[in-house]
Amino acid sequence: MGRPPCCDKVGVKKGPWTPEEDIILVSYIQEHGPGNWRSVPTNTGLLRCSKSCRLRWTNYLRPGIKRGNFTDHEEKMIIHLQALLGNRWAAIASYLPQRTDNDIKNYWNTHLKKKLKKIQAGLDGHGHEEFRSSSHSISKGQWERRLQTDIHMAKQALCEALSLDKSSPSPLADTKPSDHYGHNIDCGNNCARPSYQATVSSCTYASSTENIARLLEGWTKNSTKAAQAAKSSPGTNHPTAQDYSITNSFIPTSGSSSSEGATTPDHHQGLECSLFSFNSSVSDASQSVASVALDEKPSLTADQGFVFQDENKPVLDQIHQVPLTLLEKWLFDDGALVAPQVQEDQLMGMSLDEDAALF
DNA sequence: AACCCTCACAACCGCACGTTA
DNA sequence: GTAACGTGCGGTTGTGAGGGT
Repeated sequence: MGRPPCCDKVGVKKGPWTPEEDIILVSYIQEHGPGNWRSVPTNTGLLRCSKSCRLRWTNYLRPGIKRGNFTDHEEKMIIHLQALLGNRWAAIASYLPQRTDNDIKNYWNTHLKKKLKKIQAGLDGHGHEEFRSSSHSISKGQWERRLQTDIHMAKQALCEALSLDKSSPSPLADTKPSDHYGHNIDCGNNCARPSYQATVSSCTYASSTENIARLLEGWTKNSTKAAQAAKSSPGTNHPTAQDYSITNSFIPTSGSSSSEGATTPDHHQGLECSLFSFNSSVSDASQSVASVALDEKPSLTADQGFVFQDENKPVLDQIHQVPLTLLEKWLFDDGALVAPQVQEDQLMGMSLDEDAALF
């Protein structure tokens, strides 16, 4: 049979994405939703292959992605989960809201591997067998089953919690972690809900805007340098500040009503604002973008119909928008927990009890 | 200041596999 | 059953930043 390549190798741009490309991509996805990646390059004019677009979206532009340093708790979780699940980064990522599998993989390869090696070297012959996955007293399969049970229990708890508020369609049950396309998938037992993708819009992409704002922020930090460098070497990857005098139609203004956004699919068309006008002050502009996105967030609640559409890890990411759910506690609380304590104890205690003390 | 080296990270590639029409 | 499309993953590469000489 043989699958054709996802794109022609000719005329396809490679390398780092520019903020401009990001904006185009996000703008397109905001309008059409994620999926049908093959048509994305054609429809957007992006000189990127479909896979690259998908990757860019899933790993960096998708709403709810957290970047930057991993917390100790995240680190522990990754170490535990890696020991339990092996290099199944997507599975591991589903336990770490806001982190992508690629991010986790990179972090593992660059940081944790070395860290564990050091630790292992230090502990060599001292009985810390838990760092050697092959030496687990219980097979990985057993742990996986146990994990699955835990997940199932957590999902049930989540569904129960959500079912208490049926009047406000929650995004949490829209999808399961492995679903990237907003398909309805039950989160355990009978808690499938209609997809609210059509109603997502401003809020969803406000988060994307955050991502882009962060990107821009990072970029603008170097923009002075870059601009200077551009003078000497025009072939730079980064566009000049003038290139970003872009009027955006997908980013809501800070004053826009989130509930309105959630109920009016096309509301974004009325939310035009020039957020990337770098003409006067590049960094100021990007900061204002960030502040718009960030300022808006607290006003978004599940009760208002806010839908944090994350087609990749919706359950966990979207949970993050609901204050203190069981699962959220389970996943994030380093301290004392109530019922979900058991879950975390089981997870964190799975044959790796002692390593936590090492970090 | 210039050069070299290392490191971290973003991005890409290729393959296997799952899903869907 | 098959083709098209998408996901997941391991491995790799390219590049910029930072540190040392």
